Amino acid sequence: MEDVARAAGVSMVTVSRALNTPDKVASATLADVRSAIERLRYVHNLTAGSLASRRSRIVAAIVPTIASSIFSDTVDGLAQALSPHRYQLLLGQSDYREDEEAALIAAFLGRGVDGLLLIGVKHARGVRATLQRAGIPVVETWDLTGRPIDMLVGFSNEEAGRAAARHLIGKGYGSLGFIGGADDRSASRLQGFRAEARAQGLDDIAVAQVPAPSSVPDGAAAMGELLQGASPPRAVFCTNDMLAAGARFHCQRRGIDIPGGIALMGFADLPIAACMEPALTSVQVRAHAMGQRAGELMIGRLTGAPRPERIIDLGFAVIERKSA
Amino acid sequence: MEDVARAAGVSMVTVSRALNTPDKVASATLADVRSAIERLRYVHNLTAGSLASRRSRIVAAIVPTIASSIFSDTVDGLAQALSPHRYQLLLGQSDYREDEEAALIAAFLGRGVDGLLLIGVKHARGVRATLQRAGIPVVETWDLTGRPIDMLVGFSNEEAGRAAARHLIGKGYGSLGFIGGADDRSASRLQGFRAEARAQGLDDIAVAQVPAPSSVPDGAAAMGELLQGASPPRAVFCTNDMLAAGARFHCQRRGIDIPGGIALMGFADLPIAACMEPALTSVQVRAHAMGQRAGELMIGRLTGAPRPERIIDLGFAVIERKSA
DNA sequence: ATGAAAGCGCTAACAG
DNA sequence: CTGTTAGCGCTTTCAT
Repeated sequence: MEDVARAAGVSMVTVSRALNTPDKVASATLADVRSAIERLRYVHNLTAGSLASRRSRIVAAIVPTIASSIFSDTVDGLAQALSPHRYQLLLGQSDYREDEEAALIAAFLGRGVDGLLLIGVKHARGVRATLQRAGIPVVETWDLTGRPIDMLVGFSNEEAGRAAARHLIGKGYGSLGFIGGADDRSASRLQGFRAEARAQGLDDIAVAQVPAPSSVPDGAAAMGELLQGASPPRAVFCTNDMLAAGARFHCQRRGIDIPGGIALMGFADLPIAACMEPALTSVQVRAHAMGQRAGELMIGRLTGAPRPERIIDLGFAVIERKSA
Repeated sequence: MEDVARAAGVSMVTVSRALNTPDKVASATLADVRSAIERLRYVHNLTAGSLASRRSRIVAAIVPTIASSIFSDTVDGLAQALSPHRYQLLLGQSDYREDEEAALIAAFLGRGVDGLLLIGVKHARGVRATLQRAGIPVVETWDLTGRPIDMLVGFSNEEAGRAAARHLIGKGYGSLGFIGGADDRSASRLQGFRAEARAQGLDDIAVAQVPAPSSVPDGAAAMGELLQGASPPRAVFCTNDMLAAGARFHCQRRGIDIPGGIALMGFADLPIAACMEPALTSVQVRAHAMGQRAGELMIGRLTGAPRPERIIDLGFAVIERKSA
């Protein structure tokens, strides 16, 4: 930077300003500096900048799994909200483990990340205090709680489960099944699903567990399991659309009509849902918007915007199609 | 860190060593330092460390799209290879645009990333020189070239396209269609597909373009397009399995049997392929392994391992199933 | 609009 | 195995 300053006939501070706050530099000076930068192929060292300014311009996101399409939409939304503000994205994968998440949080705080997006509202003990002490904007997503660490953009998984049960029962299906993972949010959906079924007089829910992260073949296997049970359910709620696709293929192989033989309902409303044959009834959640709003909340906080909301419930919607 | 040092009765360097190279510290000292760290809730500032050591312990990956399952497996593999070495992952999205990719590269270099993973081998002009000047390990993936920027872990898209055509023609399908995106690698597959078809006397390939990033519904729409053509193809190669799933659903809606009416072939061999009904013939590529090997190459270079290979061709395999 | 001085918090190199 | 010294490259005040 000193070389650039010399070449442009200004001081280092001016070069710094040309880089960070160009509007505070006279346009002639700015042009000189830029040409010097280009000529010398100067690379602005953001690490040194971060150290001096105590702002890293990095936001971190920790997801249970990178490879699942479920969360990548949220990360995508976050990246989109961030990039116009020249923030970059540090990504971590917790493998659905709270201790891994906590370790990543510690590492990211050491990096001085300016903000953090988390999936879910359940974390290792100590995490809440650590993050509050850190004082950076934290946004939890993909679930709801009255007591977020800091901010939250999500929806109620339990209510979504209830709504699914309500829909299926409303359609007249008299016995219900559930295919879902072991993670926290799936568990909440199951809880709501079960509660609503019970409230409407259906006590026995057939449940097939799948591993997390889950995939299409897991859905097929789980459906096979449910069909082998003593009394196969008349309608099955899958905790994500990929599982539902697997279940659907399994039924097709077994010659079971959907929804005639078994009704099927998915979750997340991925692009495949509307496209399946028969089209899949699903619970739409706003994965991309969650990331985007989370990013906006962080930016708002970082730029000192006045009192942003703390909790945003983006809700969900049952999208009825042919399959249930 | 000074506080920690004082509390532990040692100097700052020793604290630094306890953090970075614990085996070079006496175990009693180590215990003292660790307890002081815990007691004071000290957070190790990695930004300052990066500045002083000129190693960021950050590796960056730039993908065309975060939300697509195609590349997230590769990113996953990379993250897995990196995490035991305490490297973190900075992720950027180029939106399939070379200029965006170049901008991200510049920003990441400013961050002092220790390594870089790129998708594809075609980049904006200047990128090659910039990266070579930077001197960090760079791994290109998902394609092949004799002249990588630095290192490469991939496979030949053109040969994969050829192999797909060879398979379909070998199965006796006398007219071919192609559903694929506009990105560089899809274009290579189309080129190979077309070249092989031509070599075997099939001149007219029906091509339906889909946008990038593509999704299941795009596959359905593209299949609709092909079916409306003057002479619909007897077999269709889709440049990824999600497109093939969409195409398959479209056929189902139209009452077209697969492979009886139209044969279908996918690409990538995602979990859905084996699970579809009928099971989808696909070209298997090693998405996860590409990321993992890329990470290993970088780590190898960064730890001064002796002469790692520069080009790794992971190949591909036609997986024959029912659909073609 | 521009500059001078004073660090940001840590680690490399060397010495012991 | 541990400590001393000297920066890493930038941005913040506070002046002018």
